This record gives sequence, C-alpha cells and structure tokens, in this order.
Amino acid sequence: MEYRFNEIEKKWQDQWKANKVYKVSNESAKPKYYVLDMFPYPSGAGLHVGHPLGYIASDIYSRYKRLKGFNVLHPMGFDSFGLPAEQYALETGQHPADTTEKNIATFKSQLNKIGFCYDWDREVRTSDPQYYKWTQWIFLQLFNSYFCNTEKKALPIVLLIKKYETKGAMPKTGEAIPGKHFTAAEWKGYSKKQQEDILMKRRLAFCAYGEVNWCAALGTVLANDEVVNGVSERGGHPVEKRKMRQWYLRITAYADRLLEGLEKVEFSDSMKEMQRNWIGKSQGAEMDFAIKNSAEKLRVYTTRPDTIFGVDFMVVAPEHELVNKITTADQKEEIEKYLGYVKSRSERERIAEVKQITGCFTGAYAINTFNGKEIPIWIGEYVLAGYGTGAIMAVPCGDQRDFAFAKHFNIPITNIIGNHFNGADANATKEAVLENSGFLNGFLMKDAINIAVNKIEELGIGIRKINYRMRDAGFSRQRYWGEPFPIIWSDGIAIPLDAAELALELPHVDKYGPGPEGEGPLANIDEWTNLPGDARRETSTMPGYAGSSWYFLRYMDPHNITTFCDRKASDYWNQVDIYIGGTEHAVGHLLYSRLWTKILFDLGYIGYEEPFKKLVNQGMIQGSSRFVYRLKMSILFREDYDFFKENNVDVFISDNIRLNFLKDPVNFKFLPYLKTKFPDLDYSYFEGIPNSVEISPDLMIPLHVDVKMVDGFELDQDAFKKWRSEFENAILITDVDGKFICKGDVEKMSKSKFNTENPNDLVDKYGADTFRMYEMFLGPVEMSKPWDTKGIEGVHRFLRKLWRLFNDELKGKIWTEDKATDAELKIVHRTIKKIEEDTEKFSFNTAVSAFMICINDLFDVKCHKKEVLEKILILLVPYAPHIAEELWHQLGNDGSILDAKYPEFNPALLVESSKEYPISINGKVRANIKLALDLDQAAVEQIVLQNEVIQKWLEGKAPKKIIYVKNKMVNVVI
RNA sequence: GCCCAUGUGGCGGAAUUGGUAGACGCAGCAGACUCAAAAUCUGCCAUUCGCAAGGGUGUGAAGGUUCGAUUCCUUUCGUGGGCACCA
Repeated sequence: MEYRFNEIEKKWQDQWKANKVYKVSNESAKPKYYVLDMFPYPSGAGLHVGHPLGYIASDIYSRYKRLKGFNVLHPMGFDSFGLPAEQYALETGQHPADTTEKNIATFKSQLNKIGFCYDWDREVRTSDPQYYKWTQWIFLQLFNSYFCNTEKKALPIVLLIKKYETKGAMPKTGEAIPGKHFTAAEWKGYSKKQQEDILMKRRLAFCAYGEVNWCAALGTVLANDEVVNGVSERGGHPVEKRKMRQWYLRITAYADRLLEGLEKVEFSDSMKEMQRNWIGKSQGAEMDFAIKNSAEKLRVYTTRPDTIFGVDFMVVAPEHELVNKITTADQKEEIEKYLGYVKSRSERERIAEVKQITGCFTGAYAINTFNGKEIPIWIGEYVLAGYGTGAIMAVPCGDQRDFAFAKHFNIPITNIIGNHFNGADANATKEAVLENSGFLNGFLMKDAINIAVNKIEELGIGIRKINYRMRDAGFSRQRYWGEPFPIIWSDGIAIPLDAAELALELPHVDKYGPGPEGEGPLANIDEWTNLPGDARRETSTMPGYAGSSWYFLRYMDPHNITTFCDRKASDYWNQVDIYIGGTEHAVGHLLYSRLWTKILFDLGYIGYEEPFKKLVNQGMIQGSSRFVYRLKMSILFREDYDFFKENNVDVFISDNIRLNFLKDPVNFKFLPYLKTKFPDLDYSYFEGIPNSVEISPDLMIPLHVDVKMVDGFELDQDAFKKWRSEFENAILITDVDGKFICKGDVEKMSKSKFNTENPNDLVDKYGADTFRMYEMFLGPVEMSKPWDTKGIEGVHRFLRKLWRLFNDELKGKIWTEDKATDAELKIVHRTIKKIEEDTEKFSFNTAVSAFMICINDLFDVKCHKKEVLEKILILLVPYAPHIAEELWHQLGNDGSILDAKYPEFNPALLVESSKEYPISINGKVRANIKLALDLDQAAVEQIVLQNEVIQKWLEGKAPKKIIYVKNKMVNVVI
C-alpha cells in the first residue's frame, strides 16, 4: 500500500468537517489559549505561498496547545476593505463587493486545502455590514470621547461638556488667553457651531485639515502607493500636495501609554524599538525668537538647548505660516519659486535625499536672545511642518544636516565644541565642553542641557517640552470601498448617527471615479449624500486599518447582534496569547489596534488594555519580480506629449537596451541608437523629435509586470498589451532578436508586485502535509527568504519513509505490537524532548529535521513497533495532521488523533555516563577522548596529557594551562 | 537619509549561556537493485596542499576582547522590511 496523500487528505478533511472537530466553545473546563494570525487582505491574486508561512506556524502551535489540553481559539477572517478592490473596480467595472466575495471564496478553498484547524463559524469579514456596523459603533465611541489629561484616559465627551458648562476651561494659573480659555458663562454664550468647534479639538476622532496627494489630472486623491517618482502610477500625471478636511484619531494623546504598554508585552526587542522610534518621544525645549523688524516670533523646538550659542541660521518648513509674513520683498520671488518646487516633493523625498540640499533665504533675521546675534531665517524642505513647531534652530557644528546646509549655502559656522569639531563633519556629541557659549562656557554639554532650559524658562522665552515624532493618525480616505462614516454634516457641525441607525451601509455605486473637488465616489450619489435641509453625509470612508484594529475581539463573539463583543466572551478569551504576523505591520496595524484596545478599555467595554500578550514575527517569503521600463514621456517627448497622451501610447524598452544606456548614459542618443539598431521600426510616432534627445536613467521608470507573463526574463508581448487597457497601444522596443527582456528582482510577494505563487499547485503535487512541513523546513519562521521549491522533494521523501515504517508496498501492514527496546525508546524520547522544545520556541525548521532524524534512526534499527510509532504520530499531528490521523487509524485507534494526549518525555531514558570530549590545543581540536562525566579537573588533565596525539603536539613541553569545561570540551594551552 | 532585521558550502539552513562550524535536507558525483525507468538503498560531498598520514585556510570585510568568537565590542560593505493613504 503506498502513500496516497490526495485520497488521505481529502478523506480526513471531509471527515473533520462533518464532525465539526474544529468547533470552539466559549465554555470549557480546559484552560483557554488564543492563537491569532494577522488576517489576510483577500487580494485578487489569491493566497500566495507567503501567506501560509505564518498560518502554518500558528496552526502547528494551535494544534500543539490543543494536544496539551487547552481550549484553543484559532480563528481566521478577512480584511476585505481596501484600495486594490476599488482599483480593480475602476479598471473592470466589477463591484468590489462581488470581487471581494469571489476572492474570499478562493482564499478559503486554498486555506482549507492546506488543512488549517480554523473554526469557520467564527469567520469575520471587515466589509460585512454585520461587522462594520461595530467598526462604525466604535468610531462613534471615539468621536464621543476625549482624552482627559488629568486621569490620562479616555472619558465620554459629555463629561467635558458638563465641565465646560459648570467651570468653563480656565487656566490653573496665570491669565486666561482669549480664544483658548473661557468661563462657563462664555461657553453658554457660544453658538452651537462655536461649541462644537471647541469640542472637535478634544474628540478622540476628530476633523482637521491635512495634506493629501492631489492629482489634478485624475481629479482624485492618491495613496502614497499610487504615486511613483512624484507622478501618478496610473498615467504618470503630476501630483502635488493639497490641504483637505480629514478625520484623525488622536493617537498622540496615548503616546505615553503606548510606550508604557510595551513594557508589559512580549514583543521582540526590535519590534518594541521600532514602535518606540515611531512614537519618537524626545525631551527638549520650545522657545521663541524675536524677529528683526517684526512683531512676529519664531518658535522652535530643540532637543539640544545646550547648543544655543552655536545657532548660525534657522530653518523653517516651507509650509510654515510665518513664511509669507516674514519674507522680504527682494526674496519674495525666489521663495515663491522654491515653494512651487517643494509642493511637488513627497515627504519621503524631502527627508531622504540628503545629498541634494535645497533651501531658500527669506531675507528675515531672528535674534538670539542670549547674545543678540542676528540669525538668518531660511526655509528648507528637510524641515517638516508636522514635527515639533515646524522650525529648527540650526547648529552646523553639531548636526550633520545643518552642517551640509551651511556648507552648501556658505553660511559661516560657529564652533562651540572646540577640537571636537574638525571642520569637515558635524559632531553630535554631548561629551564636549562648551566654548563660545556665554553663560554655558566650561560646562559639559549633557549637563548644559538642563542649565540652558532653566535659563530659558527663567527668561520666559520658552519652556521645557516633551515632543513626539508621532502624529495623529489620518483616518479618512476619499474612496468608496471602506466603512462609511456615521456622520452627517449640518451647518458645519458633525452630527453622529444614533447607534440604532447602524450599520450605515455602503450604497451601491455604478462608477468608482472620484467625486467633485477630490471627494470620494460617495459624493456622486446625490440621494445618499444629500439629505433633507442642508444636511450632507460625510463622503469619505474609513481607512484599511479601521476594521483590523479590533477584529481579534469579534472572533470571540462573532454573531452577537447586540454588542461588538460580549464582555463575558472578551473576559473569557482575554488577551490574544500569541499573535503571528509580519514585521511590515510593526508600527501601523499594531499601534492602531493597541490604541483601540486602550480606548475600549478606558471606556469600560473590555477588561485589558493590551490586545496581544505575545507577538511572533514571521518573515516574508519574497517573490521574484519582473519589471519593464517605461520611458517618461512627458519629459522625453515634450513636443509630442499631447499626441502620446491622447493616443494612450507608452514606450517601453527591453532591459538589455536599458543596460546599454547605463553603460554610457551621457553619450547615448536614444533615437539614433534606435534607428540604427531597429531600422524597421515604425518611427512615425517619433517624427519631429530631435535626434539629440538624451535619455537619462531617471527617465526610465520601472513597472512591475505579472510574472505569469514572463518566461524566465522574456516578456510575452501580446499578453502584456492585453494586460491593461492603457498598454494596448504600447510600443515595445525589443532587442535585435525581437525579444523583450525584463529586469528581475527579489522583493516582497504581493499582488501589487505581480510576483505571487499559488500554493495549490504544490499541494496538488505533494499533498498538504508535505507542503506544510516544507514551508517550515525552509528556515526559521521569523526569517525572510525568497521562494524556492528546490527542497520539497526531501520533505516528501521523509513522509513516504514514515509511511513505510507502517506499510510495505508488497507485504502491506508491517507494524507490530512488540515491546520496544531501550534503544528504541531512547530514540522516541529524545525526539519528544526535541520536538516539544522546538515547538514551544517556534523553531519549526529544526523540529522538522528532528522528525527526519528520528525516522532515519527508526529505519536503521528496523523498528515497526506500535508502542514507538504511536508516540511519533502524536508529535507529528501539528505538523502533518492528515498522515498522522490516517496512520493512527491504521494502528487500530478509534477516536481522532487530534485529541490524543501529548506524550510525556522521560528524562531517565536519556541519561549518559560518559561523553566524547573534543580536546583542543590552543583552541584547535586535535583529538577526541571519551571521558566519564563525573571526572574532576585533575583526573581529566592526567588522561588528556597521556594521549598520544596531545603528547605529539606538546613536543615534551609542559602545558601553560588546561581548561576543562564539564560536558563541553578540554583546551590545552601551550 | 533615518529606524529595524540580516549576511555561514553549489543551494535552504544547523550550532543552550562564547566551547568539535556545516546537523537535517536539496543539488551533484560514484555504486547497488532493474531488460529499462521510476521508486528505494549504500558511499562521497567547505576549500586548499598532500599518494596517504596529516596540515593550512574558512561563518560579508577590517580590527579588538578571550585559553577559545558564527556567537561579545568597534568600524565598514551588501541585502530585505518600514518610514505615516498598499495591506
């Protein structure tokens, strides 16, 4: 009888389904354990081989915990709102709800094929109105709450209103500032709109103005992902910054608690570090500088007030409100020009490209209070409006970016750190003794920080201030496929829907294009958007992370129609015991879900404020991507830009030609090259373009193409033209042999990169058990690796070999009921120990190899005994459940192996009395000697020195020292 | 650029707290079985010098600490991920 994995896996999957073996109850005498995967976005490409890496790991762990006697919750669902479905809708006209439904069906069938132990009765989908009803409900809780700075927690906004009505909002000390403080009487005198505007500034979910990527040509706001090299990915249109009203979550209020919470969770240090860096807490001072000939003051934030005497210039963010006010007449034109340039730059480009130094002098000067020095005020793109005060004091001797800026614009540099500054590079030390620093002279910098802040406060020109790099989280998208906001606008006031009116369902649309003025598609649906009177619905939708910020709670009580999750259920399942997912979510999703959990905790809806007790990061299975290079039309073919645009013509070049360019980009003339190399091409498109047009590397934009259209590196040109409507008329400039070669690269596997691989093919060929074990065998779960199927045969051979311990092709059943020998038991118990340890620490690759070693050993001793094999099968259940169940039944067992009792390891069987010690001379192993484990140093030295090989190396000399580490090694130093 | 991770044979990778580098597997080579193939089994398999015995070198690179470093420290290079509207 041979190992027919297809039949076996089908048989048991059907049986398990029929018997509902994965059904999980909220009531059990067993201890609970909650194993959670980051749920997938159901992309149109289907599940790819990268997804199961984490899912297999969590499935193994869940099954292991179950065998160990836990009531295990291990659910799965779908993060089914998102941009890709909408983009697909734009391209094909299919409704996102339909494509999403279809994609989920594909995902589920793929997941089931691999044999995961999910309780599908608990499935959640973020795009299901029954689910997003509660996402909207939680949004309302956020909207109706504020962060109380005294209690450091969220409280219902009605309490704040009550406070305003009774006490107003007056400063604890000092004078009330008009516009900021008010009495109860004043509050009552405010109009409804005025009151609401004040409250909006405190709500946890609030509206404010923020910048978006605006693409005028497409009439829409673009995601960062849709902007490539400063132009839109679709069509290559220019993109610029534009201010729009947006929703935000006040995550900054929780910055400290998010930091403190990290102490209580088991995340890897690097993960915690990433979150800490994202939050970016810094201590420093905020101070005001007078501006020469102006009543305005420039407020800067600095973490290094000790360097105040080294300030040689100020840099203000180009968006800073002061820029208009202080720019002098003769600098106006230049500043305007610079502002135009900055508008086209993404934030990333602005901070990343340090080699390219840009800036512009405003003509204004700030006055350094401490020495009266006049400090030129510049604007520069490396200063961002969103961080600190949007203005910095630049100390070129101490900060590299300031230094580069000063050098570039020939601003004289003041040295305040003596010979710590070499004139060639800035030195950010805190250990230098200050010079040229007035009252700070002679102080060590790190001590001077405090002295400087005290002085600043004493003079009343500034305050000690803690700052966070983190900004409030943008929470609205000008898109269709997301949760609608349960908000109606009337007279400029946001009115929340009543909870009873939820879910506010997404209306059906026929067109997915943007609404007027960059609003989302919902703005196009008059009857939905415009309500009686002046009332108008919010037309933005929530971002992708809304639904994923609380889904782990819904799994606990997925069908509840009266609340998002019954308190009894959330108390029972409590925190997620182990959460498995990729590091790419290190800051986004993980911070947001931690925030939501804290808020729900503050408001008393759940009993814990950290959602995930322990986090395991799975690595990424990388894909092998293919690119084509598009020539940037707008620049290269200026004269004929309109023609190309109207006719929807894009030009792509084969990678070989591109490489030719790169060899000599200066002298390479594009058109002459083409005409000599490809005399037969139709050049009518290029008529009128001067031959001298040059192409530089940055005029060639890489574009992912579907790896399925590429054979090795050669593009299927017809398939490419049919791939997207906009490529229908594309000109493909091929190599001389007519082949179009793509560039290859290894990167994240994702639909948007068109480099996904489907696990189904492998499951069909080798079976789910082989696939599961192979993915684990690839390497440590937390490590990233490019996808490769090279080693899968080995894992498959292992399972077949296991099978042959039970069955012989000719003889049939060969297992016996004989009593196991000590040697056989030793193999089993060594394996139990190893598998248990490895499973506990998520070292699944070494566990798989331990299984292999075990089976090889059992083969060597020709062991076919039920007593031995049975234990191995139970160990194997988490890894290869189908074959384990099948063989379990072949051994004559009745019940399912899924609920067997995990074998216990007996240490007595593994005790050794001696060990083969490596004996080194000066750290190099020269001999091996078997020594009893209970020997002392003197006895070991004696034996070792008598050894022939050691004597040879000693050449008659006495050793300087002999190091003996029990159970490890012996080192003879000569 | 900044933050985080990572770098070991032809390949994936292994190596408690610093203690025999290369487990396990893939590929490759040689052989057995077979009319043949598949399957299976046996042996070899970092590199270099050597007939061999045995030696030298070797964990991205360069230094350092140590009796001993893949492991700890410093510097540096490459790669992957994230950088706020992809999920």
